[in-house]
Amino acid sequence: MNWTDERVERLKRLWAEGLSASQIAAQLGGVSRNAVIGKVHRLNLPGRAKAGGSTTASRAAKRPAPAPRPANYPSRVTTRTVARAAGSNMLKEEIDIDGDETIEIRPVGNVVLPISRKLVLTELTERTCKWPIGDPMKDDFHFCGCESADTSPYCSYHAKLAYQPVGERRKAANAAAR
DNA sequence: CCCTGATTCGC
DNA sequence: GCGAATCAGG
Repeated sequence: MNWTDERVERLKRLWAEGLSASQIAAQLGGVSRNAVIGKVHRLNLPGRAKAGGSTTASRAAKRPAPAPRPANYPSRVTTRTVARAAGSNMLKEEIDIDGDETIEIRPVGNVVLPISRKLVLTELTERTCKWPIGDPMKDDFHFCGCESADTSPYCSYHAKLAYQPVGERRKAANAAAR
Protein backbone atom coordinates (compact mmCIF):
# COMPACT_ATOMS: atom_id res chain seq x y z
CA MET A 1 0.00 0.00 0.00
CA ASN A 2 1.36 3.37 -0.92
CA TRP A 3 0.59 6.60 0.78
CA THR A 4 -1.73 8.35 -1.56
CA ASP A 5 -2.77 11.88 -0.84
CA GLU A 6 -6.14 10.62 0.14
CA ARG A 7 -4.74 8.14 2.61
CA VAL A 8 -2.39 10.70 4.06
CA GLU A 9 -5.24 13.07 4.64
CA ARG A 10 -7.19 10.39 6.37
CA LEU A 11 -4.19 9.61 8.50
CA LYS A 12 -3.87 13.23 9.51
CA ARG A 13 -7.52 13.50 10.35
CA LEU A 14 -7.67 10.35 12.42
CA TRP A 15 -4.46 11.16 14.20
CA ALA A 16 -5.74 14.61 15.03
CA GLU A 17 -8.87 13.05 16.38
CA GLY A 18 -6.83 11.13 18.86
CA LEU A 19 -7.13 7.67 17.44
CA SER A 20 -4.30 5.35 18.25
CA ALA A 21 -1.85 4.30 15.61
CA SER A 22 -3.17 0.76 15.53
CA GLN A 23 -6.70 1.98 15.09
CA ILE A 24 -5.70 4.22 12.27
CA ALA A 25 -3.77 1.42 10.66
CA ALA A 26 -6.81 -0.80 10.88
CA GLN A 27 -9.04 1.80 9.32
CA LEU A 28 -6.71 2.63 6.54
CA GLY A 29 -5.97 -0.98 5.91
CA GLY A 30 -2.90 -2.53 4.45
CA VAL A 31 -0.53 -0.93 6.89
CA SER A 32 0.74 -1.73 10.31
CA ARG A 33 0.61 0.56 13.25
CA ASN A 34 4.35 1.00 12.91
CA ALA A 35 3.84 2.26 9.42
CA VAL A 36 1.35 4.76 10.72
CA ILE A 37 3.63 5.96 13.45
CA GLY A 38 6.52 6.19 11.06
CA LYS A 39 4.44 8.19 8.66
CA VAL A 40 3.24 10.47 11.38
CA HIS A 41 6.78 11.30 12.27
CA ARG A 42 7.80 11.79 8.70
CA LEU A 43 4.95 14.20 8.24
CA ASN A 44 6.18 16.10 11.25
CA LEU A 45 2.85 15.74 12.87
CA PRO A 46 2.84 16.51 16.56
CA GLY A 47 3.21 13.36 18.57
CA ARG A 48 1.04 12.63 21.48
CA ALA A 49 2.18 15.00 24.13
CA LYS A 50 1.64 14.13 27.70
CA ALA A 51 -2.04 14.74 27.48
CA GLY A 52 -4.82 12.69 28.95
CA GLY A 53 -3.79 9.17 29.66
CA SER A 54 -0.97 7.17 28.23
CA THR A 55 2.17 9.10 27.93
CA THR A 56 4.86 7.58 25.90
CA ALA A 57 6.19 10.90 24.84
CA SER A 58 7.63 11.43 28.26
CA ARG A 59 10.13 8.77 27.38
CA ALA A 60 11.24 10.62 24.34
CA ALA A 61 11.64 13.76 26.36
CA LYS A 62 13.68 11.83 28.87
CA ARG A 63 16.07 10.49 26.32
CA PRO A 64 19.55 11.99 26.38
CA ALA A 65 20.03 12.95 22.77
CA PRO A 66 18.91 10.22 20.47
CA ALA A 67 18.49 11.78 17.10
CA PRO A 68 19.57 15.02 15.49
CA ARG A 69 16.16 16.41 16.05
CA PRO A 70 15.49 20.11 16.33
CA ALA A 71 13.38 20.62 19.40
CA ASN A 72 10.54 21.94 17.38
CA TYR A 73 7.85 20.19 19.29
CA PRO A 74 4.89 22.49 19.58
CA SER A 75 3.99 22.86 23.18
CA ARG A 76 0.51 21.91 22.34
CA VAL A 77 -0.49 20.03 25.43
CA THR A 78 -4.16 20.13 24.84
CA THR A 79 -5.93 18.24 27.52
CA ARG A 80 -8.78 17.01 25.53
CA THR A 81 -9.89 13.89 27.35
CA VAL A 82 -10.69 12.37 24.06
CA ALA A 83 -13.34 9.72 24.29
CA ARG A 84 -11.48 7.10 22.43
CA ALA A 85 -13.07 3.96 21.17
CA ALA A 86 -10.64 1.35 22.25
CA GLY A 87 -7.27 0.92 23.69
CA SER A 88 -7.35 2.52 27.01
CA ASN A 89 -9.62 1.21 29.67
CA MET A 90 -11.91 4.06 29.03
CA LEU A 91 -15.24 2.51 28.32
CA LYS A 92 -17.95 4.62 26.97
CA GLU A 93 -21.08 4.30 28.92
CA GLU A 94 -23.84 3.43 26.64
CA ILE A 95 -26.52 1.75 28.61
CA ASP A 96 -29.19 2.35 26.10
CA ILE A 97 -32.29 0.54 27.09
CA ASP A 98 -34.67 0.50 24.23
CA GLY A 99 -37.79 2.49 24.46
CA ASP A 100 -39.86 -0.60 24.17
CA GLU A 101 -39.93 -2.57 27.33
CA THR A 102 -41.43 -5.56 25.64
CA ILE A 103 -38.09 -7.20 25.79
CA GLU A 104 -37.71 -9.81 28.41
CA ILE A 105 -34.28 -11.17 28.64
CA ARG A 106 -35.25 -13.79 31.11
CA PRO A 107 -32.98 -16.62 30.07
CA VAL A 108 -30.11 -14.29 29.98
CA GLY A 109 -30.04 -14.16 33.70
CA ASN A 110 -28.60 -11.51 35.89
CA VAL A 111 -25.73 -10.54 33.74
CA VAL A 112 -26.38 -7.01 32.73
CA LEU A 113 -23.45 -5.28 31.21
CA PRO A 114 -24.42 -3.97 27.83
CA ILE A 115 -21.60 -1.49 27.86
CA SER A 116 -20.23 -1.50 24.39
CA ARG A 117 -17.02 0.01 23.18
CA LYS A 118 -18.25 1.04 19.77
CA LEU A 119 -15.59 -0.66 17.79
CA VAL A 120 -15.51 -0.70 14.06
CA LEU A 121 -15.16 -3.94 12.19
CA THR A 122 -11.49 -3.52 11.55
CA GLU A 123 -10.69 -3.09 15.18
CA LEU A 124 -12.07 -6.37 16.41
CA THR A 125 -9.56 -8.78 17.80
CA GLU A 126 -9.73 -12.33 19.05
CA ARG A 127 -10.90 -11.19 22.40
CA THR A 128 -13.32 -8.47 21.64
CA CYS A 129 -17.01 -9.15 21.56
CA LYS A 130 -18.16 -9.25 17.98
CA TRP A 131 -21.78 -8.64 18.67
CA PRO A 132 -23.02 -6.21 16.06
CA ILE A 133 -24.96 -3.20 17.22
CA GLY A 134 -27.09 -0.98 15.08
CA ASP A 135 -27.90 -0.85 11.42
CA PRO A 136 -25.02 -1.92 9.21
CA MET A 137 -26.26 0.51 6.63
CA LYS A 138 -26.00 3.42 8.97
CA ASP A 139 -22.76 4.95 10.04
CA ASP A 140 -23.41 4.47 13.70
CA PHE A 141 -23.02 0.77 13.25
CA HIS A 142 -20.45 -0.75 15.51
CA PHE A 143 -19.62 -3.77 17.59
CA CYS A 144 -19.90 -4.40 21.27
CA GLY A 145 -16.18 -4.73 21.69
CA CYS A 146 -16.26 -5.79 25.29
CA GLU A 147 -13.84 -8.41 26.40
CA SER A 148 -15.06 -11.70 25.11
CA ALA A 149 -15.13 -14.72 27.29
CA ASP A 150 -12.38 -17.19 26.69
CA THR A 151 -12.44 -18.42 23.10
CA SER A 152 -15.94 -17.08 22.67
CA PRO A 153 -16.65 -14.57 19.94
CA TYR A 154 -18.89 -12.70 22.34
CA CYS A 155 -18.70 -11.24 25.78
CA SER A 156 -20.49 -13.07 28.54
CA TYR A 157 -23.55 -10.96 28.08
CA HIS A 158 -23.98 -11.38 24.37
CA ALA A 159 -22.91 -14.98 24.48
CA LYS A 160 -25.97 -15.70 26.53
CA LEU A 161 -28.09 -13.83 24.08
CA ALA A 162 -26.58 -15.72 21.21
CA TYR A 163 -26.90 -19.19 22.60
CA GLN A 164 -30.40 -19.15 23.90
CA PRO A 165 -32.80 -21.99 23.28
CA VAL A 166 -34.84 -21.49 20.16
CA GLY A 167 -38.01 -21.14 22.13
CA GLU A 168 -36.70 -18.15 23.97
CA ARG A 169 -34.65 -16.77 21.20
CA ARG A 170 -37.35 -14.64 19.69
CA LYS A 171 -37.45 -12.32 22.59
CA ALA A 172 -33.73 -12.07 22.51
CA ALA A 173 -33.94 -11.20 18.88
CA ASN A 174 -35.56 -7.98 19.93
CA ALA A 175 -32.81 -7.34 22.34
CA ALA A 176 -30.38 -8.14 19.61
CA ALA A 177 -31.16 -4.83 18.05
CA ARG A 178 -29.01 -3.32 20.70
C1' DC B 1 -0.32 -10.18 28.17
C1' DC B 2 -2.75 -6.57 26.37
C1' DC B 3 -1.86 -2.10 24.67
C1' DT B 4 0.53 2.74 23.62
C1' DG B 5 3.91 5.75 20.89
C1' DA B 6 9.19 6.53 19.69
C1' DT B 7 13.32 5.45 17.53
C1' DT B 8 16.55 3.11 14.64
C1' DC B 9 18.14 1.50 10.49
C1' DG B 10 18.23 -1.61 6.41
C1' DC B 11 15.86 -1.46 2.47
C1' DG C 1 10.39 7.47 2.07
C1' DC C 2 9.01 3.32 4.10
C1' DG C 3 8.10 0.20 7.96
C1' DA C 4 9.70 -4.02 10.83
C1' DA C 5 12.22 -4.54 14.75
C1' DT C 6 13.02 -2.89 18.83
C1' DC C 7 12.55 -0.20 22.82
C1' DA C 8 10.20 1.80 26.80
C1' DG C 9 6.35 2.32 29.18
C1' DG C 10 1.03 1.89 31.04
